Amino acid sequence: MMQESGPETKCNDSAVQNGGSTGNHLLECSLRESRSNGETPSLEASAAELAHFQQHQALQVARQLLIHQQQVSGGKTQKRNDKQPSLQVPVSVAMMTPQVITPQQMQQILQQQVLTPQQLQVLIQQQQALMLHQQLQEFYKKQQDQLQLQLIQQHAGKQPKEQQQQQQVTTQQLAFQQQLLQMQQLQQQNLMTLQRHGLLSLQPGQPSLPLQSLAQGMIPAELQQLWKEVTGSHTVDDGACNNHSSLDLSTTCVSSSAPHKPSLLLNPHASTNGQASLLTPKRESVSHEEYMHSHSLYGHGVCKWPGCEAVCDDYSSFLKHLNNEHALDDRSTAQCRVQMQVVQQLELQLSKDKERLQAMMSHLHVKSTEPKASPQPLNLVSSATLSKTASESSPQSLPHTPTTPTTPLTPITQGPSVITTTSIHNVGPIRRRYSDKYNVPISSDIAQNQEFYKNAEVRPPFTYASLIRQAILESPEKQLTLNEIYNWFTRMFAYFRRNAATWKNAVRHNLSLHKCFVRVENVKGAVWTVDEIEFQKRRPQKISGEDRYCNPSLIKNIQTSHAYCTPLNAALQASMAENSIPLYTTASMGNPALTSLASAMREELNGVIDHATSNGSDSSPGRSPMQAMHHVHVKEEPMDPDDNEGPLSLVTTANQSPDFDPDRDYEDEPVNEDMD
DNA sequence: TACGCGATAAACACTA
DNA sequence: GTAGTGTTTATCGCGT
Repeated sequence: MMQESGPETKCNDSAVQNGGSTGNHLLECSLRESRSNGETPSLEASAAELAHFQQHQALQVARQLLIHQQQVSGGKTQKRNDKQPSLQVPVSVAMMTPQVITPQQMQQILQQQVLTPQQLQVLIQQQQALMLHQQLQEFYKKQQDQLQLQLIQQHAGKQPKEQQQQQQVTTQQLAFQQQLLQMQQLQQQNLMTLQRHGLLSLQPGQPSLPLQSLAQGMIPAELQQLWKEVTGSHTVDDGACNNHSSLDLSTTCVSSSAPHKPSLLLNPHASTNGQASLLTPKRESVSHEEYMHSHSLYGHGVCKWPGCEAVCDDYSSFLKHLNNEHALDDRSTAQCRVQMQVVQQLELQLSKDKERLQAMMSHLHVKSTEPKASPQPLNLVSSATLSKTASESSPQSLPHTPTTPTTPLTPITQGPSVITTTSIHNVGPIRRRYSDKYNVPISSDIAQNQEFYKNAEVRPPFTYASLIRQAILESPEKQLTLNEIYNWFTRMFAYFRRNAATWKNAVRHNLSLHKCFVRVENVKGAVWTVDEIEFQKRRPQKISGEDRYCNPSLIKNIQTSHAYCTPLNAALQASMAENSIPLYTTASMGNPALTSLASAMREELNGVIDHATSNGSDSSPGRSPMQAMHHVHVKEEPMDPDDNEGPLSLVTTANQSPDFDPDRDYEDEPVNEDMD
């Protein structure tokens, strides 16, 4: 990749001639400009000035990084197609500034966007440290020269002013030592800063780092390895000099044969983006096993590269596999980008769900304090109330996005116009129950929440039998053909616009199984009617089984039903499984950050539950708050014919179909399991 | 633990 | 032969 010469690349030195990067060049120029301006570190240079200079350099580096990032994102990607060996750094440049990460590499890293800001910060800090070391080296050299000169003068003059000169020398030496001490303090501060960020660790027995160690804090070989790790291209070589396929930072081979082994180690636990370690495992101080255990791409003998899952018996074979299969090429780069997209999606989803949860909690807090006679609060998170309440109670507005469909308005367990905390389970996947006592039968619910069911891929909380019956009863002649029943399902429920084979089979199965459905032959063909007597005769259930829908089977239900059968979904599911997140909505699944909020919400509800149970309900002490709530509300609610129905489970997804066309036949449409 | 229920899957037969 | 329809069986998870 050719570096476009920025306005700051005024110095016409070899760095430019050799394609040296702008940032690197900038550093060089800055140093040289400083020197030419008399700011060269000298005996007179104070530690504060050096620190200031260091900060200035760091700022310039950061600024340069930003400029590069903007340029990269500004559509200059065609430059990447240049024939120049993009990752090759000229030898001269590498030799000139062997310890400083080249801007080309930095730009590559930025373009790949695979480094977290923390890592970038560390890189910048390392740049600072290295620059400081350069300054110190010059400073030290000058000191030596001057001392030597003074010694020569002493020996040459040697006479009457001997004592005076000796005194001067002593004074200067003292000043020099003080300067050195200050320099070392500065360096230690710098190192401590790095340590604070958890990205540097010192070997035991080395409380302080010699300058030489700092100088090698980021040797080219390490940078090369860093690059390889960042790009997924590893080298297993011990010589480390034979592989220049990806990034050649230096012609010097310092990895294993360097006389001064760096005593700096990158903390393997400092990884924030899955990169287990920024440094190569071949460092003798990092054991092979330790690195293997911390490698994010290797676990349980399987390569965890997205879409790979190749079995690697041991770590060396894994490395070999990694080098062979996931070297730096277009495919790996593309996969890396895909992974970045996945992460971005997850982050986006997380932020959305955080907002949603905030709004929900704010809303519930408001609603739960409202008088029970409130005529409105039928909905828990209906769009109108939600947006209003959210805007009032939360600084974050909650736009009505497709991922936040309207929620059923129907009251669940209590009276139709009273919302209580027992109905909070509406938020989750708990089955809602319908009571004729409150004149809210299935038909009423469907009518009230028609838009919700049409747009949100929420599995209706009714059994297939109830839905079929409802479809038939809604028809003018109280009879429907099978196909008309299908159409009613897809028309009324977004949920039934996918997995047609499954639910259609279930519909047919129910029609045949239940005696309440009577097949009637007519001139058109067969139509299905409902035998209400038979329907009412169906055995009522004492408990309609909410709890069963608050269990892992529901997770399976959700996982198989909603639309995120994608890497994102997989990531969500994996995250959910790993974190054992209680299920509230699929959209919020797997967000560890939400667990605390959810937990808080549960705790808040728990108090209400306790109060409710103390009023006669016998909730089991071992139950979770949610279960207890269900239990309470079952106790409070009489049975009704509709209640006999087992739920289909309530599933909310972040995916819905707002563009649903009622006239369109969704039957047997291929289920789009992939999400762009 | 047995049972019933609902959901799901699958096999099979029949018909247009 | 294919697709749609209808029936039946089996299995699973859950609650009682």
